[in-house]
Amino acid sequence: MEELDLQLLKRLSKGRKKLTKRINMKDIAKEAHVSVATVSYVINKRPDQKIPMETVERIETAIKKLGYVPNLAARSLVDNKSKLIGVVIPQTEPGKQFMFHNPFYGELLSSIEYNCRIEGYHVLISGTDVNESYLEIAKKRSLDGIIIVGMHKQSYYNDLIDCQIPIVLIDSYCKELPFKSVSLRDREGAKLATNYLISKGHRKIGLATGILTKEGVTRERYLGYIDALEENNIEINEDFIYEGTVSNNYGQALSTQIFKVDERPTAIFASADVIAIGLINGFKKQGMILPKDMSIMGFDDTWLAKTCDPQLTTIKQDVAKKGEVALKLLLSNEEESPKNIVLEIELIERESVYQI
Amino acid sequence: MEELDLQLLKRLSKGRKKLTKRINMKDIAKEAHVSVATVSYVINKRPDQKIPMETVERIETAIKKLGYVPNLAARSLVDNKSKLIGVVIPQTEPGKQFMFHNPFYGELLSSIEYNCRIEGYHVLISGTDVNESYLEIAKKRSLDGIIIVGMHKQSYYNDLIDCQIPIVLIDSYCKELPFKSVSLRDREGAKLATNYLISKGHRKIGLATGILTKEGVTRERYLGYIDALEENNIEINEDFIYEGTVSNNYGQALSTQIFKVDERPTAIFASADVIAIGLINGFKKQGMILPKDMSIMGFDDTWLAKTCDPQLTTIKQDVAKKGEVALKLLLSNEEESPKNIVLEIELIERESVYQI
DNA sequence: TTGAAAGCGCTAACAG
DNA sequence: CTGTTAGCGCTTTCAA
Repeated sequence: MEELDLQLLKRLSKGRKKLTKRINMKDIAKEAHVSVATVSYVINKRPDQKIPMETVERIETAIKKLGYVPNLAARSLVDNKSKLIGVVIPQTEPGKQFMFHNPFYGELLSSIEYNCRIEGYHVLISGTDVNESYLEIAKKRSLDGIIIVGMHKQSYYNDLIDCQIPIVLIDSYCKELPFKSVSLRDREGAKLATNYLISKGHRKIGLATGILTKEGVTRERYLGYIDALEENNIEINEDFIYEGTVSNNYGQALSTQIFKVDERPTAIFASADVIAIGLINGFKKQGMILPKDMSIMGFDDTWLAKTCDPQLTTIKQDVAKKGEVALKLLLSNEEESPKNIVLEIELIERESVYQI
Repeated sequence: MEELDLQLLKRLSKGRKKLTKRINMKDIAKEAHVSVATVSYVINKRPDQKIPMETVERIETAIKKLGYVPNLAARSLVDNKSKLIGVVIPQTEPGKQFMFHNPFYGELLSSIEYNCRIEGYHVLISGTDVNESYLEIAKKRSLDGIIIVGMHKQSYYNDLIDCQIPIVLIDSYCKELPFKSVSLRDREGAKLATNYLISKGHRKIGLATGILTKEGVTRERYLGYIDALEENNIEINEDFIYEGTVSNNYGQALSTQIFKVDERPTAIFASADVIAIGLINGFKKQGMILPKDMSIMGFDDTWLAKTCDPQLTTIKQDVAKKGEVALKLLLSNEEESPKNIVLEIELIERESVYQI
């Protein structure tokens, strides 16, 4: 009693806002006439503690009655876990906004969040700040795991390398990095696409791609494109390789640029649907008839692919699965799980490729 | 010393994983030969505590040397703040994935995250689980604020109503709810769009919209559409009001449906760009020539609007600003800030409307 | 100017 | 089966 009064007094003296006191385990314990330990046991459903039904019910009633919700910060302080998964999404530039122009990221994030929720985790999304390493965020928040999407500067990973937090990379091909990863048969996908164009009679095949960073997906797709050409003894024409940003804008801009030159490809494989869409609309704006005047292929099979006319023939990846697998990998035991998982791709035939 | 040994022993006995001990304030204090209180003062740059430069430097050196990062969970336990903002994004259905098919949400989320980061907050995104009220998440995580995007079931808000956490609603018109909100001149925007179509000679104007929930944006836009027709003495034709989902798919499906009937509008105002895009591509697939055979307008001016052919004439909203303002409102003092902020819209004229 | 110590809410070892 | 209690890392009085 003595103690209670003291506490109450303190709260009151702290100002009005503290009046709505947070219900804690102690309150539940008092209400249910048990100790905090017992409450804790019940809440965490510890199988090793044999608590009689009667007590459990009393406690559960008290919890419901008082509207008690455990404080994760306190729990985190004890076991150093947070039930928080950090997700890093590429940005237009460090310190700026996300690259959500590509629907791929939204879908992926959605899948990660969904699967986290099922597993009882929450998702912390944060872009990369200019003056803060992600390690700092990870430590501050005691993140239980990190999923990093896309490629980042080498320095970005450095800090993270010998921190104890499980990390899974999505769409990164940096073999040196000691992280688990989830990726795609990107190279095969690109090869598949290019071969498809070749099978349709095309010989002058362009590649429209994002910046070819050393270990990114774009490079893999580039390599697949090269593979296909080489295997078919088609000479690689550097002029047909267009490197820009992964955006609709770039596709549009590129189309006008290509339209101007005399010697142009008859087909273009874009390493992302967004680029492909830009290309299609751009070419049409120049008055070209698609796919007759220009065949286009994409990669990803986001919902955009069905959005254009002609509908896009593209390489499909299972984005939802990518997120799901990444989380599984993240939460699985070091030992038992493979280091890298590579997902399959599939060619989706629609209308954007013309048979020569 | 005694104490130290004891601690160390404990750590060791707890197994290998604890070997990489977390550096805490105590360690810094020891390293810098000061007390933990002093370290705390320095870290928090408390102006009321006069700490000599020399001490400050010693502490800062120690922090750098040991790579110390404060533990937010511990801090949170003390002051009951988390530096965490919860963001609720609409889902396809409760317990499922986000509605990221509409680029609007991605852009909005991106803006919120960006502004949070600038203000020193992190973003917790979570969908609405079926068996958990958001209040539970909010309490568990001691969220400092919540931004709720879109409309949700009334019951969803109920729990939240008398919790102390600041809440800002984006795109909700529920006046009864005691929350601050950020919205748009949606009704005026829709009216503007419809009037524009009228000014181009259209009289048979359709409306393609998402479900008309009682207090959602879609309803406002519907009302604006009605306003314009009424003011121009154009009879409202219920057959021209198409209610479906806010998606490209719905637009496509709708187009074939409209194509089949004899009596059809000459122009359609879609209450979201995504729908409009679906419509455009759908109609073209039927062989219609746009905009001659059918004029289309959208709403939002997402990047999709420039993606189609003809490019979409639409109502533009400033999504980045919406996120920014929502956060400002959330973090501002109860008293000093207005309850609702309504942002302006603007008509962007492109190519999708035909002058009759 | 600095330090000791209480306490935030929870877990778990240990004692009963 | 249940209770006592020592921390987890930090902030903040209060005292020196």
